[in-house]
Amino acid sequence: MIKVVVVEDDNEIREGLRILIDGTDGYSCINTYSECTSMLKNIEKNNPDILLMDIGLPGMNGIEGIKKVKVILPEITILVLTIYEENELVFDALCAGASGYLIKKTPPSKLLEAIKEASNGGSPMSSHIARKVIESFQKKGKNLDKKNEYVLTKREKEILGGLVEGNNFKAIADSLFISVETVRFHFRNIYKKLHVHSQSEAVVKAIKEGIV
Amino acid sequence: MIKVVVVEDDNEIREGLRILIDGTDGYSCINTYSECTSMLKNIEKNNPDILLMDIGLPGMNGIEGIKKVKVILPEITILVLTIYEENELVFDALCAGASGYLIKKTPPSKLLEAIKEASNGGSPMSSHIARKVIESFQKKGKNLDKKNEYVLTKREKEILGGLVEGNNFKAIADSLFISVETVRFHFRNIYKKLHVHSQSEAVVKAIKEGIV
DNA sequence: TTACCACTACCTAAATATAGGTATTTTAAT
DNA sequence: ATTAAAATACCTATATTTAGGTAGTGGTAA
Repeated sequence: MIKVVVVEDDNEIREGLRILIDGTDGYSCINTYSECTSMLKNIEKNNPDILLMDIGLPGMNGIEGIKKVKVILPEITILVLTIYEENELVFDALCAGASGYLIKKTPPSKLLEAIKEASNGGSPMSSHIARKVIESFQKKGKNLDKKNEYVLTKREKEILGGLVEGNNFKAIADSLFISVETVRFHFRNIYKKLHVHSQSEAVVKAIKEGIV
Repeated sequence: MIKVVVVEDDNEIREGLRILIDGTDGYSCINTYSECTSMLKNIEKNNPDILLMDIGLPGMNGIEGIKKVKVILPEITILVLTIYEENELVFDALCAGASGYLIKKTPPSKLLEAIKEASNGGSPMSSHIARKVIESFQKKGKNLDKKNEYVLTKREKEILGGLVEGNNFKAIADSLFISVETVRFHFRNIYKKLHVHSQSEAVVKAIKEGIV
């Protein structure tokens, strides 16, 4: 028995899904919600195998909802419900923790099949989304998607890079053939721009935000 | 017209593919090879849209072949040919630069469809492989595979974790309800174990080696 | 029970980083 | 050609980190 919870704001679609799921052997629709907040309150109690989740929700959007559900139930399998498959949001949803997605206009039999696939450890998705995921995956660690809001100058990036490589101020100065005082000056500006106050914080930010 | 090149050591399968592709309107099989080396010599001249590539090849294996082809023609779309879809190698192939894969026993019509999908920017693959790709993608940067050779104690990991979160010694001490002196003592031991001599180095190592 | 390890803590001393002000030169853009 | 931004550099002062020695306590394994 695959236990499902649905979050979908359109009453017709939501009820349709509930009837489809509950009316099929081997599937059970534990509960349905029209928005995220009440779902988040009950999700632990409901404890479904699969969470079907619309992206375009009023109030908290689906992406945020996915992240929060994952905090409560890290092992849950989330499938995104979407109208158009070529949606950038679908990709964001996968980043946020979804395992696949369903097109709303999918015929019921295929829909149930996709839920079963997901519950067996699969990730139903179109080949176009799969390609985007793969590309992002192949570039992993390069953070090409995240725009650098930190506008460090070329020199500042070099200097920060030196720190990430394990050098102290003197070593950075020597490697760039400048005075330690200059390095210190640059770090003052780097710290201001990154809103940090120590080497450690700067290094963490540099690595996690992909600045270097 | 979709131009295809095939690399497959089994004569029967290779010829079958050639006949199928050449015998279908809109598809053209530029050339076929039974191993990688000769394909690599000619791939630039052949310049296909799609490269169908077996993984289990004699001599240079498919993964290596994919990497080398990508160096020569970075924009080429590579589809992996495999017998069993639940193969770890398929996943490696995707990492190496393949965009999708085909099961050898797939019926001809589906096979041609998959090639067209790939040539249109899609990534044909089973939902099980898609899941693995997604999971790896979601974990990017976490280096869960790399085993910790650094034998920090539980407390030392906590303390190092505090540093990675941007705290200084005093803040770490306060959050763990211990003296700053104790924190300093732990850091001395942590630095010794990690063979580093500063916060920055420790943070870099902690993040890159996945210690925290 | 002895020996070892992890964790706690204090001491001293030296090295390094943080924070501020200021000024000159170089580079890039209007 | 003028301006603005970036890079260079020195100053003072304070805060923090690094490095060493030493020692008591609690738990655990030989």
